[in-house]
Amino acid sequence: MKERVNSKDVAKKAGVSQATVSRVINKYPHIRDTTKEKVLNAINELGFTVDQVARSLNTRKTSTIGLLVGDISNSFFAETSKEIISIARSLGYDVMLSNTDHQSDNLKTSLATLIGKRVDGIIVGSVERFDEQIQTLHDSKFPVILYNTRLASGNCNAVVIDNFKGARIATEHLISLHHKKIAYVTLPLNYSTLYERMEGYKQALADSDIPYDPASVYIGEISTQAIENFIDIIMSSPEKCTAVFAASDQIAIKIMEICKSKKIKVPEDISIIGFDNIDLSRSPFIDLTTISQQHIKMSEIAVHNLVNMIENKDMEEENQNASSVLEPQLIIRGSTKVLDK
Amino acid sequence: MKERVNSKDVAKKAGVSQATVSRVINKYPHIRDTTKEKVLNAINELGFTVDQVARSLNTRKTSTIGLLVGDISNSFFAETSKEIISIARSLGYDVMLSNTDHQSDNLKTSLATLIGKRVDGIIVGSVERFDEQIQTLHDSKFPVILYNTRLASGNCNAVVIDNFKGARIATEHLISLHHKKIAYVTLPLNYSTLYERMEGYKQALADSDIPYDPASVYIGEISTQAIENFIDIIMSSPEKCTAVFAASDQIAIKIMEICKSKKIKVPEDISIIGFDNIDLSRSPFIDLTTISQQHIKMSEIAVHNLVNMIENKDMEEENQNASSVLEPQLIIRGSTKVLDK
DNA sequence: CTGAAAGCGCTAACAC
DNA sequence: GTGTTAGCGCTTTCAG
Repeated sequence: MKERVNSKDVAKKAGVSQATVSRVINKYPHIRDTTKEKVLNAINELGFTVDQVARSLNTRKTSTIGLLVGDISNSFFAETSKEIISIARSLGYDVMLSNTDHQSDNLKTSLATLIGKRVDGIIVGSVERFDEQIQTLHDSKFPVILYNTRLASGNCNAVVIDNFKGARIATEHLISLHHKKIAYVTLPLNYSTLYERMEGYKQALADSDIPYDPASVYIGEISTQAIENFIDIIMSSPEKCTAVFAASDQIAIKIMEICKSKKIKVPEDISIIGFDNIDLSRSPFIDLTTISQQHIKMSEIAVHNLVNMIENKDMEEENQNASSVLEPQLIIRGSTKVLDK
Repeated sequence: MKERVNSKDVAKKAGVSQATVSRVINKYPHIRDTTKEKVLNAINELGFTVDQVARSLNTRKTSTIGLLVGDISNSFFAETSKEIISIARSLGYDVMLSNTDHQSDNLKTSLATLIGKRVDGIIVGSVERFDEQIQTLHDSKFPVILYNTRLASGNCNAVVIDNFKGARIATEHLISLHHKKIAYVTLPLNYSTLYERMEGYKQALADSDIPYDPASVYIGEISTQAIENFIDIIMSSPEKCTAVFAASDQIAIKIMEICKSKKIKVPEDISIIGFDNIDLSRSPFIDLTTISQQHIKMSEIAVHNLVNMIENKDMEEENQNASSVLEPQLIIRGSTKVLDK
């Protein structure tokens, strides 16, 4: 069985040295046209393709970046990954994708295998606020960039929106519609994103002199059962909630589903606002008021900055600061309305 | 600046040869415990990790597989990719993901870079029926497996459901509910999947002596405008359609959205059935009757079969037949109902 | 049980 | 312009 053809075979066939073949492949400027042609012909006839593994070994470059997301089946990550892959490709990089299932252990092993495979850089879409592995990686000058979340220390490049502000805007939107009892539903605050949104919610309440009521806040895993219970409570308390702010569109939609099953009308009985502006929230069946993360732009910047870091690795320290903070945007749709008394 | 530490450094530090370090790393059985320990210590102290690129160069194995999908932001691919990545990882493989945007050109270049990077095998989620590139690849004995679609020639391993049967079941379901004018909406039939579904639809009609009416069939790109027009036509013709079979859940949902905007009630005014059973179709806001592709199982089988092909490459030809056909399943939800006359 | 040496397929000085 | 020669960091005979 014939094995793969390599540049040596090409060289022999073309009657030149292996180095010349290499030069042709890499489009070196000064090669006589006739020899270049000989080589190109040999390449075609033999069906030669460069072995990137071998090339990577001495160029110390794989032209591959690692992408770590919490859950690729979550629309937010699916949409951003698509963009990241597409931009990376346009810049000459392939993407190795890992799904961490939001488990710190998986992050660790994924990171290890990506580093082992010598990816040129890594983009991370979900890290817990106090994660040390990413911090260490960044400290070792390895090109990493976070998007969506960031580290509490702030010591790692990240592309995020101003989550604090976004949550404030969301809450203020409800307040401007005369809502006063506003519930908040969030996953645990391990991610900076969620932590900051929580703070923004509190701040907005404080700014309007609305007392913060722990009973109106759910922090935990988002199971149907748990949310049903929570909704029951906030809707039956003496001073019942008239609006809910959900820390993500996914959560908001879950809440809408539960409201539907309980015959609670949105927005008539309760206003709901989400966060992320995933594609689905625009659907007429959902029509969710939300805060846009500008997630497409976010992915775009993340890749560009990462590639920049990779390709200018030797540049000065300060240039390595590739963080950006995008502005959140309120997207008003049909799930929120003025509270009529 | 200190460069990366390699196995030579470890060898020196441990006072052994590089070969021994390699043996330890690869868990060779016969090594004296004391030397093994020395090596392990050196590895830890130096923070050594294997350079997989160098390893791949002489083992001819990258432990990486390529995954090509049409559109990762499409739930079907997002959900299957998640499963594929997870199973691949459990079998020791990383995944390089490419998004083809359903463009044959992108498939071509993606294929080329994946091959160049020496992935051990490739999983393809969307190929056109008559694609030659995949055929060529398969003929060259490179491990490839298709899922979701297959080649018209049938000469490449594929894991699919019986799409013909699925479409027949879907159509028969509507017929069993006394619908007679049943529209069909599909993307162009370049994919085997869509081609076969179309055939199944026709067959079901024929089996019930319902004439096939081209005017009730839309084949083309799914734009809001186009579908709106189509709906207008089928709902206003003298003998108007009372049911629609959509070639995918995504299309079905699009139709539902348009119906909503036109105040056409589902399922009262029109029954709608989809195909795929993506997560969203289960949502109470959608509640779509559909055909399950068993896409999770499909992904699982695809990875297992591919890995099998990779790891038993030298086995007999016949064993390379790793195709499977899964059974479609009708999932009845709220978007279809008996036609009341 | 362990070491020496060759080599995977390519690129990168350094000659000429 | 082009060939020669070393490696990149690892694994793998082949000795001993």
